Amino acid sequence: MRVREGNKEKAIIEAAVKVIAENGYYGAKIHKIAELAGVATGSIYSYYENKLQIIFAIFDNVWKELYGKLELVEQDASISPSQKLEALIDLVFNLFTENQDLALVFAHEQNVLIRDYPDRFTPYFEKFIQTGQDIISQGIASGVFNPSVNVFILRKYLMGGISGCIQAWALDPAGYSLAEIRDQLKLLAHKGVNL
Amino acid sequence: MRVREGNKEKAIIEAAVKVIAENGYYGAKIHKIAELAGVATGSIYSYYENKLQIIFAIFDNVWKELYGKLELVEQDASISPSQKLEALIDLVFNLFTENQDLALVFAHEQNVLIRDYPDRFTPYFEKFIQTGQDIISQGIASGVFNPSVNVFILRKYLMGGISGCIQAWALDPAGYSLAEIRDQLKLLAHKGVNL
DNA sequence: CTTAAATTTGAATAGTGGTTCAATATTCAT
DNA sequence: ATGAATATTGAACCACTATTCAAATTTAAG
Repeated sequence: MRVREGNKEKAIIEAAVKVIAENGYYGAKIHKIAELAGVATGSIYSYYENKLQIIFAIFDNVWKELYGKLELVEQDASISPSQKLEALIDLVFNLFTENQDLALVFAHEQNVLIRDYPDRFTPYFEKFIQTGQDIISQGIASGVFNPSVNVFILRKYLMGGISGCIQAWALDPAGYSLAEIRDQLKLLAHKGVNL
Repeated sequence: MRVREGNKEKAIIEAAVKVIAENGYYGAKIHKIAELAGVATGSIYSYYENKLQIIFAIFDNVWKELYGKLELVEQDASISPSQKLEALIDLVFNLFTENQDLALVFAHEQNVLIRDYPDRFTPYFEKFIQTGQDIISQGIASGVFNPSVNVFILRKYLMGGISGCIQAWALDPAGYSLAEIRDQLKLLAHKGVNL
């Protein structure tokens, strides 16, 4: 019997990230993804049920990886809450620095996907966010963070802010250094704009 | 000769906001917008060139209004930079509190539209953002805000954070009070999470 | 009342692109 | 070498929907 040549599943995902980053989900045509992945149009459907499952798979990969890493940080008692918060920011930044197209897909498509398919979106995202919330709660309990901060609102604010910065960077990577954005984010998250 | 009955232009915009909020731009079908606006499908096209112009008109209205109001605040020398920053947050919140559907359209569609049609998006948004940036610069100049804050990054961060919170609220308005979100945002923008 | 100009209608059109599937190709076990 | 099982192909299909336009309607002026 015939055996699958190479890792087409991965090739399709990678091509999809590129094409979706460039054209958005609706602008990303299956035949274009297939072309870039080096497979026939029909082959896509022997690896993924339909177009939607492709982008679900993309986000599943992303948040599975990020959640796994954050989990390790969160459980490490030798790291302070402040450092854990910074580590969270670092994790997201490191991933998206490595893959600019992925950053664009994240910034542009995730919210819409969650709106349209709240129950089918990867559960790892919610887990990641929940772990972030736990980190903030620890910081409040240990007297480092301001107890009047609402952790639920903070998590939306922080994720929104990160997303806004990553998007701006991905659209114009030469505009300003990613290292600076990262430092600024840490500053703003910790101390806000005040002196 | 025949005369136009009622304000169909406005009815179409309002219907479009509702339908797009519920289904997203691509999920919003013209015939559905027409139905809700109480006009025939074809009538849409005697008021707007095509579907895209409808959503452009929505954002043009939004940012024209917000920019006009922020401009007044910015030019008022009797208001401190801190108060101006809070006024900016208030302006955005007031508008979206009044119109939850608009909040959803803003949170879900704006970024994608800017990506796809950067040159055709309403110029009032950029003006609004620029004015916000000016307010921060004033705060730094007058020694209230931290001079190591990069205003360009801050504006992306703040808008992203606002967007993230508004979206969360619009998706589940009963979840938590808008007044609390607003206060939290001011706290986080000013002082961050630290005590 | 009649006519002309403009608006409104909604069925028909046309283009698009996700998905299917019959044909072909490849691999492995015997 | 042969055949069975599986993978791959890509042209054709078909559902969907933005847009068009000829006909119907409405209003105002003469």
